[in-house]
Amino acid sequence: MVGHGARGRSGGRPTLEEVAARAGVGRGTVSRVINGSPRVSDATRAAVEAAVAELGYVPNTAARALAANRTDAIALVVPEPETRFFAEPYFSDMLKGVGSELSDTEMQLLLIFAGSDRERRRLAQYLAAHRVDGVLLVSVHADDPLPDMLSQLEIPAVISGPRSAAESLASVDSDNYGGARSAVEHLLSRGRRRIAHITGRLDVYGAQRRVDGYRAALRDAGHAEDEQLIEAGDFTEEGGRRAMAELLRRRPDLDAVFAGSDVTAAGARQVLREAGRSIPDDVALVGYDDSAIARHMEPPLTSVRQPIEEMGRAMIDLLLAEIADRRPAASRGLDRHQVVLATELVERASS
Amino acid sequence: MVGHGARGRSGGRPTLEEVAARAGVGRGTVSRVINGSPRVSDATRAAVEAAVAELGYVPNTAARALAANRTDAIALVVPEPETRFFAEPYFSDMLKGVGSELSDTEMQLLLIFAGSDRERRRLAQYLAAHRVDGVLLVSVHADDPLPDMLSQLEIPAVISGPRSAAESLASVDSDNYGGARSAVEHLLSRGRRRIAHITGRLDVYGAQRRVDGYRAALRDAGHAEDEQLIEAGDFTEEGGRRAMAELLRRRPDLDAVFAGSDVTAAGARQVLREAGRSIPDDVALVGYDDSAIARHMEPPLTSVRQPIEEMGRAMIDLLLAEIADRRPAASRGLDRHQVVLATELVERASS
DNA sequence: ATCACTCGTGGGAGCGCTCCCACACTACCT
DNA sequence: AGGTAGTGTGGGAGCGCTCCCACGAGTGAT
Repeated sequence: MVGHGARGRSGGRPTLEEVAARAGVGRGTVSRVINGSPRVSDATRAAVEAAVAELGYVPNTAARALAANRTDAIALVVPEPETRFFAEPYFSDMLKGVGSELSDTEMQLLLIFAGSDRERRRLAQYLAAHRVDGVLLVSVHADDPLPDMLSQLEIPAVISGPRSAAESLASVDSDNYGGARSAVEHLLSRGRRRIAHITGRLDVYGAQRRVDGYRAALRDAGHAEDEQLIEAGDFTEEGGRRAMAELLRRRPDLDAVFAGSDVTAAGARQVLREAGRSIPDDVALVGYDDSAIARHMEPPLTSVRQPIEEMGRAMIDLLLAEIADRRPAASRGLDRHQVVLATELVERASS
Repeated sequence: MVGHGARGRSGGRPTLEEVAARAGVGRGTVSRVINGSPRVSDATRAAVEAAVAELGYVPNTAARALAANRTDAIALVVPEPETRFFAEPYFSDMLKGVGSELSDTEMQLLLIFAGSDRERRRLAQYLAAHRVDGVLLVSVHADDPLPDMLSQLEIPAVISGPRSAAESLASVDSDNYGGARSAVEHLLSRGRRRIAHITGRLDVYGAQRRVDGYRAALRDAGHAEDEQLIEAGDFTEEGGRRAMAELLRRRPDLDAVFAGSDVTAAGARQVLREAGRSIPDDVALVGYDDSAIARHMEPPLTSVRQPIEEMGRAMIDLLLAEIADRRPAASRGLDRHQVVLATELVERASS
């Protein structure tokens, strides 16, 4: 032990080697016990565990990462500024699911915001340095370069909300098509006949699927297609107001509106009120997301709930599987997994 | 290069050694350039930088952590369940300050929730493994064992809101004493004479300091101490209601209330209303925190603003200094830093 | 009794870096 | 001229772990 003055052996953290000496076994054996290998006799295992407890041994993560070429950490990347993250319950629910699914694992979760350009550059560095074993991507826009960067770096990744039907990354999504269908079928069952739809941003795949579901439900019920009842929105309140006004102008006789999001529905509600239409008597209103705003609206808004927490859990499952698969020379197939979870219609007074 | 089959030299990420070969220099020299040491000639530095760029070299964090015995990461530990974290703007503001101050650093920020017992045990493991160079502690209760654990592990830490006047950890706080003073002085200047105080939880040091400030302001204005005007609350709305009712019973002639928090003020307001007192005509009301609730109250609530974002920045400054100090055998003194930031009274219609 | 396994175990080599010592080489003094 | 500081540089040793090869001891078939 020459040089490296202050870093001496004395009071520092115990190493594998020291545990091995204490237990009277070899380094390899201790490593096997620590990592839960079955190839250790019960007696030896007990001796090692005792030594670990006595010495208060805790593995050195850096050394392990270096030797094993893995980090035991995954990142949840949010390509939004912090503010939006905190504002939307979506993220906190997602985080809850992710956290709970991860809690029986040794994996560490990192939360990374990449809203600004600067943050994105940092993130790129971070990923290039392979500081995480895998990445969870939420709320990604269609033209985001992030997913491709991840593919290129061969970092396992799971995306919530595929960018298209041909999403190349593993993905978890809720059943936008089915959710929209159920909303429209609900309105039909309530006797509504002229059901309008304010869409979400149509460059978001999920929003397109909702339009598809809306159309299918009407078609299957024997209604003729009526393009006049569809107006593009963008998930915002302002967009909802604009679209609602336009719909009322075109089809003043409409008796129901299925909005692409709760926020959109809030905008629509405002315009309906100003136009003197009562909800739900004159016009029934259904939203999407079942966010807090739906519960607090006046009247409370019927909405399609997505199982966000469960989606978070599913994302972790997929990601851990991908990481495990990749460890031994991966089977580079395009058989990536796409998980779709069912939605649930939450009926309230607005319909 | 025997064994370690698949891990061969071929297409993997470039190493320091390879950069050195490319640049025609030694390993040590590349390391010096990477770490910004001044002891490198300009010509050599340029050559190394070129090689780094050509090869797309990114340092291996694990190797660096192992060799240098540091992680370049710090943790923001929130001893609360996620839900509260997301509910209170306090945390998101804090996070913003922390993030901005950290962004010119190589340091990585980890967000760790330790609300449940299980999470706390994980955290203990995590800290014992020294997976971070330092810890930021927010919203710690007086009897929390976490701070002491950190001291024992000799992990640099900064706490927001000291646990007592004798806080042993470095800490950042807002000027609770001064904030309370300014609130009371404001009420005095508005001609109020019988100013009551609903305290916060008195096992929180900051709440005690607010009481001290309240007392001092009255004393300095020549008012006699009147214990009947002080009632203990607990930062909650319900506590505010209870305390307000009690105060009204004891001193129906009071003409102002300084509440320990905005939420407490909201509770007090309710009781005042029910008692037929108008705000601010009969009773002026001042809160603390300047949270969203203050802006949205009817009437808008005058409140003491704490510079939370700035506090986050200050915490990082302190922590980075502690980490830097500790690298070379630390000067184990009790000269820890305590930073106190000024508050600001935000005047609104309630006073 | 011999061979062929299997099982549990010890320990060498190596992961990619930082730290530091040693070694030129160049100035600048006496 | 010889000494004395610097300055820039190369590379050995070591961080604590995992991976894997080798080896002894036990077990059962031949």
